[in-house]
Amino acid sequence: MPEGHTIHRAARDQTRWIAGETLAISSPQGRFAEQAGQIDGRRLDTVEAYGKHLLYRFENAPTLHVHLGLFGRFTHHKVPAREPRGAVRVRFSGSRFILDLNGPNACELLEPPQIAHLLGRIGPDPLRADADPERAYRRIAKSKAPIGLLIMDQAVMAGVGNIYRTEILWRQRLHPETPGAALSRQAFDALWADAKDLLALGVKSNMIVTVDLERGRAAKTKYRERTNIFAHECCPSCAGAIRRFEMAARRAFVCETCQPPV
DNA sequence: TTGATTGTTACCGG
DNA sequence: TCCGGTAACAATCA
Repeated sequence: MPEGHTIHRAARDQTRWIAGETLAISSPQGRFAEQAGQIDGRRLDTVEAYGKHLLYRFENAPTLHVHLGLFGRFTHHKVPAREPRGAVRVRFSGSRFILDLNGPNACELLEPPQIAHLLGRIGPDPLRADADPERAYRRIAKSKAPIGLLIMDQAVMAGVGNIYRTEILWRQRLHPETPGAALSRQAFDALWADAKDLLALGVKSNMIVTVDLERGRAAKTKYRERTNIFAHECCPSCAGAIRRFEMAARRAFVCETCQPPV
C-alpha cells in the first residue's frame, strides 16, 4: 500500500489529530509493550516524514521510528476507543482520536545517533522542502544500474515505490533499463520535477494519481483509471501492448514504443 | 488454503 | 565497490 505520498499524508493528518497532546500509548498485541511503556503518557511534539519513514518525537523520551513496509497500515477513529482490529502493534490514544498501527516493517524506539544513521542512509525526498536533488543526480550520473532500480532505491531518492517508478518513467519516456549514466542533466531535472509533482498530488488526493483528471474527479474514478500503464495491458498514448517483466523481484511495466530501449 | 501484494534488509557471487 | 539475484519477514484479502 504505502509509497512516499502515504507517509507524508499520514504525518500531516496525524499532526492535526494528535500532535501536541499527551498520549496513552499501548500495544494491544503485546509485541511492542516494553517500548510502549517508555513513551506512554508523554507529549507528542512532532510527526515527521522522510521518504517512507515516519519519526514521532516525544518530549523527554526516545523517538519512535515507523516504516510501513508492504503491508503496514494506520487506521484512525474518534473516541471512544473500539476494539483493536487484527494485529495492532501500537495504539495512540489522544483526547479526540485513536490511531492504530498494523503490520509495520519497523516500529522501534531510537536514540539520536541511530536517527542520524537512519537519515544519513536515505536519499533526498522530493516532498521535503530541504531536499537536495544534487545528491540524487550525482548517484544516478555515475551509475550503470538501470534507472528503474535507481529511482526506487531509497538511498538514491526517497519516497518513490513501484507504482510511481512505473508511471514516472512512462511519463518521462524513459525505458526502465536505461543506465543511470545515460540520462542527460535535463532528463534528470524533468524526472525529479515530475516525481515531486506526482507525490505532492498523491498527498493532496490521498491516492496515487498519475493521469490528468478534472479537478475533484479523482475520488470518482476507479483505481485503474488513475494510472497510465501500471497493471495495464495497453498504452493509453500509442495503444501498443505493455510489456511486463521483473526488476529486483518487483513487477515492472514498459511501453517500448513510447519508452524506447537505449 | 494459496497466491499475490504500492517494501526492506542481509547475504552471496561475479 | 558495484550490481543483480535470492530469501526472509510483515498482514490481509480474494
